[in-house]
Amino acid sequence: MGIDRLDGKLLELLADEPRIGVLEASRRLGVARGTVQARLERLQSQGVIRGFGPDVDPAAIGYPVTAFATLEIKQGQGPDVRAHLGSVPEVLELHTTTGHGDMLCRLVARSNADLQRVIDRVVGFAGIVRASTAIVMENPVPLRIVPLVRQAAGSADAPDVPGPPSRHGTP
Amino acid sequence: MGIDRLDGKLLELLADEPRIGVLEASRRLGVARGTVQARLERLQSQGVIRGFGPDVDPAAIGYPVTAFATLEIKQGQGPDVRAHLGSVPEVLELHTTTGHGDMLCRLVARSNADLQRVIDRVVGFAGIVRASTAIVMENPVPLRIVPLVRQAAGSADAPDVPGPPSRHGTP
DNA sequence: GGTCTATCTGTACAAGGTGCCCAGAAACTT
DNA sequence: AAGTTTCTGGGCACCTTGTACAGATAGACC
Repeated sequence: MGIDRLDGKLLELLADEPRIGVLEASRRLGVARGTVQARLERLQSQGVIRGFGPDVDPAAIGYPVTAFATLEIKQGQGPDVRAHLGSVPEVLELHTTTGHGDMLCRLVARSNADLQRVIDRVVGFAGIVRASTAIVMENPVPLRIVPLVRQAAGSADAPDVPGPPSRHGTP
Repeated sequence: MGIDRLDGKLLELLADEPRIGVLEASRRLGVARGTVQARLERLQSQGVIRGFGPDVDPAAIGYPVTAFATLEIKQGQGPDVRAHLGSVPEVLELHTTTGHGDMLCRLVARSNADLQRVIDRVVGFAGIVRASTAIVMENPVPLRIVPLVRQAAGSADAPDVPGPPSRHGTP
């Protein structure tokens, strides 16, 4: 388990230019195409890369308002609340947590006024005792993974890039 | 602005099977290849599709613990705090918000013990007055966009799919 | 030191996809 | 009714992918 430096560079490269193919990636990394192909397959089968889904901006499809809601729920209502929230399209993500609340969810809405409607729909459910909402104003650090990948690849089992560009079948 | 039904279906298709190409997508959607190509370009230039970055699972690279931290910061320290948090790889995302706290960030760590180290690093900064952390236990609804896309495409300006499979150059 | 195993390299080939172009038809707007 | 936008279907040159193989290399083991 874990990723080495080549894996890290490959992930960085894909994060920077997701549309490049295996061949182009191998050229950039200075390794053989087969190597990149094998690494990619391994990363996907290990679950490191979950997929290459399109990164859709909610703001661009009419939902410019984002908010986080902390929910407190009635004992034993967990499963019901989850199902309820799962059925609301504006709930982009839901976590159960320790701490003051019991759940934390990310919401989007068409406007501040519309956010009221979304919140009403979210909390308008028997199992939910209380909710407190924080509206997002700015997003100084958008969801990112590269710095973490770099840290993960640079430490631990990172036996360095496979082969320091040595040449093989050379006379 | 906005997306129509074909855009919606295209986004759904890409979310389901991100590795399919333009040609295959056009076959699935029953439209011409050029149409899919044009739609994709438009969606990207409009910012609806930000990219196709690899979806990396932090847990799979050694960071199985996720937490959300609400931060309260000293007046006027905003920019400094942002820069500080931006330099911490374990900070995956940062928002400034209304409400009780001033900022909300998503953290990951190698373990619960390691989370303490991360939090110390995050809050060990002059501008931060107080922090409260919620550790994520479960993630019943992982970050998703399809339901929202479906809603956005199904309403408003959705003049229906371009052409009800009519045939053209047919005798 | 010698051997084994896992991995990488370089190469080849067939199959198929991509980017780009075009003229004509269809649908929506004015 | 005319004009504009968009979709269709076709073609072409070029490139990438998937797959396979033998030989080279590095690290682990005996």
